[in-house]
Amino acid sequence: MADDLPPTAWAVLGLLSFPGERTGYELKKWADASLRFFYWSPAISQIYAELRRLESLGYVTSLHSGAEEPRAKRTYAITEEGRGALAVWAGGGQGLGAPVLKHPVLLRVWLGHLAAPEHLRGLVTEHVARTKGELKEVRDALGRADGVEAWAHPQIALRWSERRLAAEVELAEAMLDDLDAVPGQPPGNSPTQG
Amino acid sequence: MADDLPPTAWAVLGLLSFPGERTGYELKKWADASLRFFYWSPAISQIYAELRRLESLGYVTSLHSGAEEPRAKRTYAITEEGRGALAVWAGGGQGLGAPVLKHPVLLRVWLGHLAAPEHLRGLVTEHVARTKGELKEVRDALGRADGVEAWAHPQIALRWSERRLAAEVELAEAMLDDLDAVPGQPPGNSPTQG
DNA sequence: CTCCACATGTAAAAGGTTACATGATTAG
DNA sequence: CTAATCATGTAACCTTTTACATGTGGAG
Repeated sequence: MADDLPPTAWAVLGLLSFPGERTGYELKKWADASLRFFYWSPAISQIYAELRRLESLGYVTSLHSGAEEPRAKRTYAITEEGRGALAVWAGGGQGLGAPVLKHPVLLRVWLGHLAAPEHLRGLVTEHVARTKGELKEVRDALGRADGVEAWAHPQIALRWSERRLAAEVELAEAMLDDLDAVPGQPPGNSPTQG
Repeated sequence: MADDLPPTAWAVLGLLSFPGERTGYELKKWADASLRFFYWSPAISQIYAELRRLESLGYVTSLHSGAEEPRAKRTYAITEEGRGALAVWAGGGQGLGAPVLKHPVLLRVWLGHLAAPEHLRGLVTEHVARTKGELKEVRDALGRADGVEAWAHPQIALRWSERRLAAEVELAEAMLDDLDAVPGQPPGNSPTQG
């Protein structure tokens, strides 16, 4: 049992562990709509590559709708072996690494001594707006998953993501206050609310 | 002006934009102690590689303490050109991508239908403990940066990280409750507090 | 008729990690 | 004396992205 696949492979296999069969293209959309909020969405070309690898391991099977269907596509399904391997992987995982966060906005704030204060505020404000948009996306996804028994756990992950994004907004707003309190800086365009 | 360096290169250059000169080895420790909380710490071998690239671009200079010092080491300093390029990079950044989060624990929770409920609880509990440890590390780093005027912005990034980790603990605890509420599951080993 | 979504894949390049190799200094 | 820390680097390998190439079907 090849147990040392990269997390991405398990994520793709995981996508197929829920009821139904899907194409690589569909998998990418699923990943964009939910996986990405807590574990990033691979490029479509990588999804195809992972699917081929998983198939070569016997963890998935594919069916090519060749002559029958007008539009040719390859539909993937998880095998029993794949489900077993995935369960073994899911059952392990003690001593997991810490979550990795790559936050471009924080990277710039960290280097704030090199930028104009208003510019920094602008980046953070933009980030807040974007995050609120993502919050809406998560809520939509949550709405779609609601009530479906097989999706109890994805739903928990989504609920976590929802709270996480709400926290991200609060974090950014608190940072805005910290930014305003940096000494040696003109009062700037931010009204000292109160 | 080669403006299309990967964020990692800017992060390493950024490390050198604070007062003082340092070796690649020291840079790695700095990254482990602060950068990693909001933007991951590159492998030491990659730091050396980035330093060589930055030097070839004229963004940093190095001094090899050859025959003089007993222990040979190469000390890096940012150049004016490097500082300029970094400032340009820091001054841009509108339309930044969303932060990328890779959360191994969430990935397993998402696949919770394949694992034993107690196992899931164990992973999350372990994650809470680890996060609390990181919280302590951030507070230590914050203590070291405290009062140093040149570090106002790194301090803001650290403060953000502190709040973020505190939020992470709360998020995980809320998820534990969600996990207990999954239907079709034995009451388990978690006492229904109340 | 044109644009967008569907659908799949290849190839090159970049990014990044791990393992390996080496050696001095310091703390216990 | 021994282990850990300091210190640097190479090479192989894997992961992942980007750009490219191709073609169908439906909506406006």
